[in-house]
Amino acid sequence: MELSCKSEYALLALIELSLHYSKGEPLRICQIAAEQAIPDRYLEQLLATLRRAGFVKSQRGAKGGYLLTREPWKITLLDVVSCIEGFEAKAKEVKSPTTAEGAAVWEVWHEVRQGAEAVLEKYTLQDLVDQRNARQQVDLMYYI
Amino acid sequence: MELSCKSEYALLALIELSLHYSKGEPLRICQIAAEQAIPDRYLEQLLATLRRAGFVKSQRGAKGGYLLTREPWKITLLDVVSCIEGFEAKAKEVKSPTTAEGAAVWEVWHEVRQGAEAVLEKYTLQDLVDQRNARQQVDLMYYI
DNA sequence: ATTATACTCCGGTTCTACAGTGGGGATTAC
DNA sequence: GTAATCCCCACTGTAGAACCGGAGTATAAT
Repeated sequence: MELSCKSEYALLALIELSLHYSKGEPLRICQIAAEQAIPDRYLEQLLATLRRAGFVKSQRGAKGGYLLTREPWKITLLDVVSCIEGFEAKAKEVKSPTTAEGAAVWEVWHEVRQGAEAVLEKYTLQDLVDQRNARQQVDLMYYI
Repeated sequence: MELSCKSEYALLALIELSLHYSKGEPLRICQIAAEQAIPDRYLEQLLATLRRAGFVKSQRGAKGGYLLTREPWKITLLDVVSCIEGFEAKAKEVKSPTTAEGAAVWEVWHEVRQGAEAVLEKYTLQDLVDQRNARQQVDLMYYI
């Protein structure tokens, strides 16, 4: 379970799309990239992955861009992260330990992974949006 | 928090040392490497790191090898992993999020990390040794 | 139909870290 | 002294992350 910059970019983009979800209008890559300070050509690759996985759909041509295919509260962070970090995560898990010591270590590794997945599964995109709004509320209070 | 092959090798080596801890005799790199199927020249580097961090001490010359400096139940897996995965983990954490969305993601990342650390802190080398022994017991029962 | 927009696919580059290898030197037991 | 063993430095190979560019193509606005 990697928590790389890649996953973070993907999540930020999806949060941005969640914020515009109710409008129903597509959001351009360059808009998302500018808002979240992500290199746009890199974000393009990530959105392509997310599109192939069915999280977003694209609308080509003028006034085009990306849209969420599901409601923000129906996409968990685990969905996104495991999509971005690749399906070969399974292959890594299959490597069977050769020694009794290896098996003991493997069990702990597995527990750590399960814990991480449990946390990521607990939150949806909507939760992050709400958290963001709450944070901005706090910032506003400080401003006053 | 990486759970790479590197950390696994280091843990396996320390478990091996824990098994011989009561004997008080040093264990050679090549013995550990052979037992756990680890490339010996690579293990040497990891043990050097563990030595500099104070988990093991070395005895040079003929009949030399490595010894644990503390009792196996006084070393948690978190101690080992955070030593091996490097101190620059802190540097990665310091990267402050620039947007409200980034802060929301960062909080989740932090929670995942805390969860992983909690699991790793829960177990000591002795726990893994006990787990190994229990597993071998089961294997023995199947054998009979 | 034209045109601008913007996605799609192809490739390449740079950088970093991991994983593993090798040589020469230092230290200690015997 | 000799053999055994650790110590240090440097090196290669591979993989992945992050990023950049360009040519092509689909779509919608006009």
